[in-house]
Amino acid sequence: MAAKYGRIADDMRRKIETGTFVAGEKLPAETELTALYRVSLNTLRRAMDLLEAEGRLERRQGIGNFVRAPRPPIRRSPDRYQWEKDRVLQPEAERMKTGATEYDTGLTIDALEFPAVYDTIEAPPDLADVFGVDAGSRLLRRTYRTRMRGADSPLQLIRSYLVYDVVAENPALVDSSREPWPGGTQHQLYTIGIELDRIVDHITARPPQGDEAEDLRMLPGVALIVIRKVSYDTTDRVVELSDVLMPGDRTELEYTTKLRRWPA
Amino acid sequence: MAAKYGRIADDMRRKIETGTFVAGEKLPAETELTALYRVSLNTLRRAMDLLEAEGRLERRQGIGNFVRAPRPPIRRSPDRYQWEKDRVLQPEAERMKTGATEYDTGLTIDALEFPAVYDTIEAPPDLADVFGVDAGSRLLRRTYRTRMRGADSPLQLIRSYLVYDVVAENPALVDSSREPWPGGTQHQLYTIGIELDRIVDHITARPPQGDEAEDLRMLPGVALIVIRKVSYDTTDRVVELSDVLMPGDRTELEYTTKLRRWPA
DNA sequence: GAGTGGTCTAGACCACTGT
DNA sequence: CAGTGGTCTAGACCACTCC
Repeated sequence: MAAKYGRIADDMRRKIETGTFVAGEKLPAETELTALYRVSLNTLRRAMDLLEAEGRLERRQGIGNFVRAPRPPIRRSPDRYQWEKDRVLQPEAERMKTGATEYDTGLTIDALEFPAVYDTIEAPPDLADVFGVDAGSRLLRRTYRTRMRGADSPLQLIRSYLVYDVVAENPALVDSSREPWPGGTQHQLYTIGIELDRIVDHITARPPQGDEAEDLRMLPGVALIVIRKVSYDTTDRVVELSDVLMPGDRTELEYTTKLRRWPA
Repeated sequence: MAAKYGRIADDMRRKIETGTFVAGEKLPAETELTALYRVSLNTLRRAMDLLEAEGRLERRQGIGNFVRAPRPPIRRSPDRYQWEKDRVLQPEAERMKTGATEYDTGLTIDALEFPAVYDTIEAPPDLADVFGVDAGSRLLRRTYRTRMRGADSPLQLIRSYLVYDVVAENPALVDSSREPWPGGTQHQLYTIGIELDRIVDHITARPPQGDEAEDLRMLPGVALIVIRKVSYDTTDRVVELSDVLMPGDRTELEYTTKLRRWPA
């Protein structure tokens, strides 16, 4: 890395690691740093771009640049899917107690907001293909932003899709005022006679688009982890599809594969 | 996005999608584009930074900027783990036939290179913790770069760690000239009496560091998907840990969770 | 050598925040 | 208002590729 901005980033990275710049503290102003490193503002800011993308730096316009305290990652594992399914058959009082996000975070239901937005869209080709319906068919789209109440660290943005004509059989399912629904999506499907057989997670990573960075309060340059979660019922039909978006620097997914024993 | 560079990126994105700029083709030179958009070079290049991070643009110094043809993602699923385990007990002739990378790609063994590098390191705290050994203990580190021969599209960079004193029981296991080993790591462990019970994948996304972007021929700004794969043997001991690094814009991971049926 | 992208500078002005 | 980060410009020079 012969470029100046790379060397400055290396130096600042070292200063953060050795404690010269303390986590949570404000860095010297950019004009001071240009004097320290004897570079132009432009070059200095390119160095900060790198640190920001690495999640080590947080920039706040009008205030200053801050060393970012490492945040413990939110863990997510597919164990939740079985847990959600088991919960469906429990009495409502039990189902009320906790939602799936608490399962990840250990937080209680009171600590979370669930601002759910329902609307309908015409199925774009990729979704129509997965659901096995014609492109343009009506889909119910539900958008959830789940975050810790009070904290400024949102967890995830979820876009859930259902085939409208299938779920409208129970009018309560297309009514967003019924959120949060005790027992979640699997219980909602249960009310129209659907039992899930398996869930397939397709995981990719990409830069945030449009408002996503804003919605998730992500720093620019941080990657988004996207889980496209496809739920199949016991007749092998795709009944729900969710895109779960999470900031890559605060999320760890965990999947366990149990292996069969060799014959003795 | 009131900023000029954002509007320019929007415009160029549209031109790529509508075919004004054709995939694989060279864009007008940057100096021409500055004239077209009436902005400074600096601003234009910030717009191109965005497109590059989105994987839509490829920059080649001294040649030009190119619209990047979308590449089909490489799929990876944990089905391979059971497949690898089943293969261990097969005769060598059978094990020779294919490796795990072909399992992902459908390519034959002839189409792949496996330049393996072996060395030993002192266990850093995080690895020592996972293996349950003292920090500073000797680990065997094996580095693999697997890529399609001839093509310039590498697939993944793998760093595999084993406890040196455990695997040195079979001297062949610490000798890189024995690569590629028919039957892979699970067969290597089999030679010292180890059978795997389960494998846990920890998935995160982060920007590439150091030489990683270069090694994987990644465009700057593209996120790296990292799988930390931890293998447990039948006595619940961690016997191997691999970090598998893949370019986020060319990789899709797939995990299926089978759910138990409700009682009838 | 001509043409391309990569880096860097000095200076200007704007937008946001807190006093 | 002063201080901070965010954007933009015009111009210079360097590094790489191809002829």
